[in-house]
This record gives sequence, C-alpha cells and structure tokens, in this order.
Amino acid sequence: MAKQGTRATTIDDIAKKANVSKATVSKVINGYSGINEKTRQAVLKVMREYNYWPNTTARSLSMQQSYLVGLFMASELNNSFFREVIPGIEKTLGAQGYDILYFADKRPGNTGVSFGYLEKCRDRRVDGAIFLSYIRDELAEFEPILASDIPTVFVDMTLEGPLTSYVISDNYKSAKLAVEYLHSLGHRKIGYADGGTKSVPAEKRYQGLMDTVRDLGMECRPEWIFQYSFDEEYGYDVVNKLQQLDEWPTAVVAQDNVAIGMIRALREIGKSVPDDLSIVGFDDIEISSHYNLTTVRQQKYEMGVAASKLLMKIILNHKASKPKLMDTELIIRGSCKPIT
Amino acid sequence: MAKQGTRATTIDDIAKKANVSKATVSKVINGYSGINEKTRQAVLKVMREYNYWPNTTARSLSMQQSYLVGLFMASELNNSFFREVIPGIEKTLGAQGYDILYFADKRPGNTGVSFGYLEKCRDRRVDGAIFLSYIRDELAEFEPILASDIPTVFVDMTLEGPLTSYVISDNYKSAKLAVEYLHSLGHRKIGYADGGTKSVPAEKRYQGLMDTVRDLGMECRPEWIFQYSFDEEYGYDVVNKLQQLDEWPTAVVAQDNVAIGMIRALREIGKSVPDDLSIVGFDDIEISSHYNLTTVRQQKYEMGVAASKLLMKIILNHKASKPKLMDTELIIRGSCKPIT
DNA sequence: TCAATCTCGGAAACCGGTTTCGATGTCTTG
DNA sequence: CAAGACATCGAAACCGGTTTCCGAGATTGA
Repeated sequence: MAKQGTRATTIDDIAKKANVSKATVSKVINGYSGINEKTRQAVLKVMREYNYWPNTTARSLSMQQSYLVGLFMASELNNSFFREVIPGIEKTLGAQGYDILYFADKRPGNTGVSFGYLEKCRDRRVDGAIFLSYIRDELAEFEPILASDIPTVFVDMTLEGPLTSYVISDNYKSAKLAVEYLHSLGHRKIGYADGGTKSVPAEKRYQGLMDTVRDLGMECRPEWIFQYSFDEEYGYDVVNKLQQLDEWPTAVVAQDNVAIGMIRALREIGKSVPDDLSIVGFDDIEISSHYNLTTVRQQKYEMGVAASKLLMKIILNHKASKPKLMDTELIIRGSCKPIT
Repeated sequence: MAKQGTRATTIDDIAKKANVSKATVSKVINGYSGINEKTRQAVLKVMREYNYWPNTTARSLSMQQSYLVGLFMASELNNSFFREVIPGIEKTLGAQGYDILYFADKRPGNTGVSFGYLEKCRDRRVDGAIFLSYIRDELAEFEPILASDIPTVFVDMTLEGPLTSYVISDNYKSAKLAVEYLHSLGHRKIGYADGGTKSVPAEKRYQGLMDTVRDLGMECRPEWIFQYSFDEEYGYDVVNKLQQLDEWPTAVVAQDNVAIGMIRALREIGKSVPDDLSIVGFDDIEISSHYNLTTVRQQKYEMGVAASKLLMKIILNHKASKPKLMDTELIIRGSCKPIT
C-alpha cells in the first residue's frame, strides 16, 4: 500500500501530538467535563491543525448509534407524494446532524434473500427508521421491527397496535371537505375513484365520503364507486366504465392521479371538465395545478417535518410518541362547476 | 439495560454455537477458501438458525470500506431530472450491496459550518460519491474531493481537469436534433430559451443550436435568444419579452420546464402551440407528455445506471474511468406544426 | 500537619468484525 | 516408515473510536 500519506488522521495521532491519551482526546471531542481547560484547548488546537474529524464508523460501532436514519418507501422515488415529503424529512433531520439512508425498495442482499427492514436497520445501526406509504398487504413485514427497540415512525399509513407512531393526514376530513364543496355547488350525485381499501388513507376517505354523502342527503350509487388503484391508467379505466352507464354522477371525487387520468380520458372522448363532469381531487400533487384541478391538499412537506420531529422524540425517550394527524385544505381551481 | 434479549447475535455467538472460532465464521461469511465443506455447512446452518447477519458497521471499520455511496445533488429532490436518475442509481448500486447516503443539499454540521463534500465523505467513510447537476459556480468546492482518493462520478455536469469521470447526455446533439427536425418541418426562424451558460449542458445545447442553425442556413436573431433559467416562471418571462418584438420566430427550442411555462403563458394570452408557435423541448421530463410537448429525451434512468457502473469500476481500479456520453432521442408529440 | 475530598488524566476493556500467520493433523511420496 | 506437502483451523492483532474505573496530585478543612 503506497498511499500512506493519504491515510486519515486518527484519534491516536492526535493523542500522540497533543501528548495525552486517546481517552482524553475522546472526552474533548464529546465535550465531556473533567478535562482541564488548558489541555482541552491544546487538544483542540492539534485537532484543528491536523484537520481531524473522528471516524463515524468507529464511533457508531462503540456507541451503538450511528446518527443515521433509514428512510424506506413502498415504491420508487418517482412518486409524487414522496418527492414532497422527503425534503421535509431531509431538512429536519439534517439540521440535527442525522444523515439519511435511502431505501426505495426491498433489495436482495448478498445471499439473494430479501432484507427484512429490521435486518437492514440493525445492519447499519440506524438510530431510527421512517416508513412511507406502505399498504396493508405489507404490514406483516413490520412486526419484527416493531417488536424491536428501533424507533420507528410511519407516514401516510397506520398500523394497528398500541405502540406505533405515525403521521397521517386527516383523510376523513379531506373527503368531507370535497363532498361539502360539491354540495355547496349544487351537486347531488357523487362518484368516487381512489385506491383500494388496502390503503389506510383511501379507506378513511371512503368512509368520509360515504358519511358526508349520507349526512347531506346526496346520492352515491354503487356503480359510481371505483376503488382499485392510484395511477393515471386507472382514471382511463374509470371513464371507460362510466361510459357504459345510463346515468353519470355530476361530480366525481378522486385521488389526483386518477383524476388527471380521467380528465385526459374525457378530453379524448370529447368531453370536458368541468362542463360535462366536475372533479375534486385528493393530495394536490405537483401536476394537479397543470390540470387546473380543484383538490384537497395534503401538507406533504410538513408531514416530513412532523415525522422527523416525532422520530427524534422517540429516539430520546425510547418510547412511542403520540400519532400526529395533519390538517388538509381545499384548493379551489377550475375543475368544478355549479349545477344550475 | 433490560432488553438484553433483543441484542443482535454477533459473530462470537455463531462461533460458539458452531464450535469454531470467529475467524472461521468470518471466512465462511466471506466465502474464502481453506474451509472444509463440512464445517462450512455447519456454520451456515447455525447462521441461518440464528438469523445472523454480520454487522456492517464493524465490517466497515475493519475492512476500511463501507459499502456506502454518497449521493449529492445541487438542489432539492423536487427536481424532475433527479427523480428519474436516482432510481437508476439506487437499483444498480443496491444490486451490488451498496446503500445510498442521501444529501439533497449542503447542510450545516454540528459546528454550524457547512460541510465540505470531502469531509462528509470521509466522515461516513463512503466508498464513492456521485454528484448530480451542479453548475459552474460551485465547481471550486469540488477541488478537495477531486484531490482526494475518493472515487467520484459526476452526472449531468463536467469539470475541467484530466481525472474526472462523468456521465452526461450528448447535449450538442440534442440541440442539433431539435433544430434539424424544425428545419424538416419548414421552419427557418428559430428561437431559444434555456438555462444560462453556467450550466454545462445548457452551454452545449446553445453551441449545438447555433452551429446547426448556421449550417442549415436558418435564422436565429439575438433577440430570440433567452438564456437564464430552467423553470416555468422563466417561460412566462420569455413570452412576455417575445410580445414586445415586432417579429417572432416560428419555432422555439427550450428546456422542458421553460417550454411548459411558455405553453401556459401563450394559452393565457390566447395563443396556441403549435398553431401560433412551434416548440421543441429538452429533457422529456415527466409532465412533458401532459403538455403534448415534442422534446429531445435524455435517458435519465440509464444515466443513473451508467454513473453507478462507472463508480463501481473506479472503486475497483482506483483510477478515473472514461467519461460516458449518453445518446439522446427526439420524441415527437404535438407541439410542432409544419410551415406551409 | 494530616486526612479527606476533588480534579484531572490514563490504562484497559470493549464494540463486532477481518486478516495474518503459525499449529496441527492428514496425505503423499520415496 | 520418515519426511515433506497440503488442508484446515484458531489465537491474536487490528480497525478507530468510547467508557469505566482507578490512581496521582492538588486542594480543602480541622
């Protein structure tokens, strides 16, 4: 090995140069008391002089903590929800000195076997983990990590059980807001298109929708209800199915991606939103404004911030913290028309 | 400390249970030769039985490598380019057992001072680093890490100097494709709106555009050239400035975000793309298809893959590898009209 | 002045792995 | 049957930090 010169300076080097033991240097690094101010300054001076920075790997090993947080998400980055939540997480945790380990999906390990979340977390000695938007199907996989002592926060999902911490939007209210708005415009026949009930948020929205429709004396026929998926394609499917019906609802409440798919599909068959159908979306994803879609916004960035704060609290207290319900807000654009 | 039971199993535990030394277990883990098949199987059995996974932190410390790659990007995640590049990186590096440390921007460290990239990399002992889309202004900050022995790959940017490895699209060709296409439609008066020359890709595109315009005998007046920024707002600005001109170009070549801003701005003043103006974009970002924008696509996912492969090669060889120029491709949609 | 206390710093164990090198036992070969 | 070659395994050092605990000096109080 030639490149001896580039070897990073270690705590031993500093100790030697400063004529103290590495224990002393360590105490200076960590700001412990019991070190004479004079020697502290001397050590600090040598550290600066050699541009010394302690090896985080070694430190993680002995301290059993890493200042690392695992960020797991159900699908890939290329999801409009994640894009906005993650910056909130990154900013907040970063400000506290945490770095983020980024896992967009379950990957095979060296053995070819998929990592469990717990293994991955233990493996890297993360101080905590944040999970984004997993659905019910996958819940069983969280049992090991929940049974462990690794601080964990869920975002946009909930798990049954007393000890989970999560951040989630008030999806019930979102649906209520959407329906009430449509009601105020005179709509009485409401359709619904959203993800299936495997998704906790979609399920809550469904409940909110049905309850509000009932309370306001509106109509929502079973054939106007579409619960399957969150993507644009599904919006096309929904429009296809609608076409086979004798009577349409006058308005549809749909997750934004689905709503946009519907708008496109309707355009292609010569129908217009809002003239032929009013639509209210859920989420307010980035492209929604491009479609002039009226939608109920989730505070995505703020959810990232809230999740991070929650996680840090758990890391400190070592017990699950209160879940946080985020408020939602109706963003009125141009995809709804009053019924005259 | 109560929770003794949850302590992860260590290599010592396995060694004890299998009646061998930890050296032997280590050799089995790493697949070294010199271990009898029978004992190997015995050790593997115990490992499986205890669901053992070696501690990466400890391993990093002694092997002097971390299986960690730092991913740095100039702005926030919420950038359409990153969204597509990152999955390519994640998949490729993940398949090789690397995890990704995610840095969306420069954050203050414990001391309140901004981390340099080199410090951050040394700190976490990353095996390599990937930088996305930084501009000329920031280049000086890369000197320390380039002078170090940390393998580094740049994406969508280049640095002067003989030893840098990078992956970048053939932006010159992109502009050429765009202009040639417009020429084939009969256009002779071409406008241009893109980022400023601080961005290497934008600069190359400008060159490609000007060269091709000249070679084909087309016209591109100075007042039709807008070089400032990559966002939608700027598209509005461009349209504003165009309105003050006596004569417009018949077609504009613009980065996708700018192009979309222009399309929206034109709509708002009652003009249509492509009827009143043809537009060809650069990049093919996600929403481009929503605007039916004809554009020159960058292979973003593939760039992520290429960058990862390049990086792994450098990690192995410990010397800079050949830069990789990615091909681009014209995606014809509906934002251009023939000139009759 | 002497004991008790306090301050400060260091030796050594530890975190959980990897790697070197020597010891032991087995197998060939002459 | 003795000697050399080979296969297999383990003891111990090492990676670069943290932390416990103890001892030496300095300080204080009676």
